[in-house]
Amino acid sequence: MNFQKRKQIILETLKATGEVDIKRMAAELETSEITIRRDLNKLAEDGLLYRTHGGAMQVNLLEIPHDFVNKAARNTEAKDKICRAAAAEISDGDIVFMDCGSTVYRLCQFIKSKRIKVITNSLPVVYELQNSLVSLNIIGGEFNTERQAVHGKIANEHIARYKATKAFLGVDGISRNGLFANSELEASITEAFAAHSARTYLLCDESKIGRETYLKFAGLDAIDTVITNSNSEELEYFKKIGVEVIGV
Amino acid sequence: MNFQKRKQIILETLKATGEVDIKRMAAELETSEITIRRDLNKLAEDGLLYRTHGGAMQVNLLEIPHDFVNKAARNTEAKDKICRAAAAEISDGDIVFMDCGSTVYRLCQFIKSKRIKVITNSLPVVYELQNSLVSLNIIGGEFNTERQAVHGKIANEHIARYKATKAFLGVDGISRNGLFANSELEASITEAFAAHSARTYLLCDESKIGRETYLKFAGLDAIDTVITNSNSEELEYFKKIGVEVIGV
DNA sequence: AATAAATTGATTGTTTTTGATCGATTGTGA
DNA sequence: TCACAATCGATCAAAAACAATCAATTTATT
Repeated sequence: MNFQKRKQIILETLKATGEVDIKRMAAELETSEITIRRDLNKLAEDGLLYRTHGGAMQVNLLEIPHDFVNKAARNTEAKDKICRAAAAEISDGDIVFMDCGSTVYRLCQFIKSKRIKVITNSLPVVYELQNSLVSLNIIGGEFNTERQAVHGKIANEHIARYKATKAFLGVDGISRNGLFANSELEASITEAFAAHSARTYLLCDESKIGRETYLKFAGLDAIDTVITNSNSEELEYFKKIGVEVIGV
Repeated sequence: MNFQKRKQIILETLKATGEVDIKRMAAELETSEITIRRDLNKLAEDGLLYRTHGGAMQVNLLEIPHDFVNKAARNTEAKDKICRAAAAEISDGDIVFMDCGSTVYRLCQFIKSKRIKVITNSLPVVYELQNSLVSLNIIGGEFNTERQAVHGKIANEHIARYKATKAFLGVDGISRNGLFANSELEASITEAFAAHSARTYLLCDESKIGRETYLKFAGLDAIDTVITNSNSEELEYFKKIGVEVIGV
């Protein structure tokens, strides 16, 4: 067993499991730990993996900042239920808009094996889907670090070039009076997504229902379906005016 | 048993098992180890196999998809020198195009404290610069995982909307006959960058100078400056026809 | 047949790879 | 915070593989 052969196996293991343990690898390859250690160091020098104590990890070029992950990790149970229901709406061949909300982000994990095109302004979405069957299209324009997303005039124009079958969007608030956002940039891009999609789904956990915040940017007619874990009476009104409501 | 016959058997074994062991092969062919060693060296020179200690392996088994990580980690010392020189050309207020080459990527670390706008189709560049003073603009379009970058018609059109003061580009080869690329997508986006920038810099390590590969997509007049660690005599010709050459 | 050229194998010393030891460093849990 | 254990890097030694050289053999050429 030479270095090249070991290198091959190590990188395969890394790709499959995301990490490598020196002890285990030494046993598996029937060699000493120090040999594996040396191998890992060499591979780390070439930037092929990231060395840890006792092993190695995959390198990730696109790391998502902690605060985004944290926000996305809040209220995960409700969000995951919502996203599972949303994923059920997506079938192979769909062209899907996904915006930069934290709920929409969690939808990624449920659609990796679908043969669809995703058009998004969110870098975390790109990151999550980059090694999946999904083909990706990034919306261009000015990048906002805090939101980890692209916004602005050029981005809106980019969206207008495409026509999606479905759009999955988040908002900061929704009430019988319409859709609300915390910034003009997000409002206008959400509007653009909705305008260029055959069907528009709003993913919102209970905290968003009935909430009116900062800027009202669209009426309820901009959306076709609300997917939510809430059972607020506001939802009855939505149904009455023709908005589909999927409860989870 | 002559060389031709052995060569045939060696290559067959290689194809069947993916690797060849000198000891075993010597025994099997009833010849000495040094003969096999010599055979393998010859075959390796012709690129038919990859030589290891004690044997050989199939080339394509070791060829890990040209991914970005791999390229970026290669020849870093030369690249860093080139990039330091390139960074010296950038001043506050510049609007800078950066393409998705691995050399250009390494420029990031040297420009984090500059107050400039960077427009790029490379996600690793975005990641590197996202927590810096640099303001970022992402070029939109279809995302290619292997290159970690955006390419295509929409991307080219996006570039055409902007006008940069400087463009920092990589190529797969440059000779007195012009610029060469390994794919049409990269060629056309490089062309677009050059066309919409007041000044175009080519960052290339010595391996690229004099190399003519696959597709010629532009003449030398497309670029203003070459920054390189090479001292090839080809550079003299570049100077003669008015291309600035910065050696490092 | 005589000569030249290429191939092969043996010998030599050198380089590479590997594994063991030991003190230093790092991480973990009380 | 301390101490224990795991992991680490440096150094050394042994084994394997190596390149270089030269002689023997085969093959090709005149």
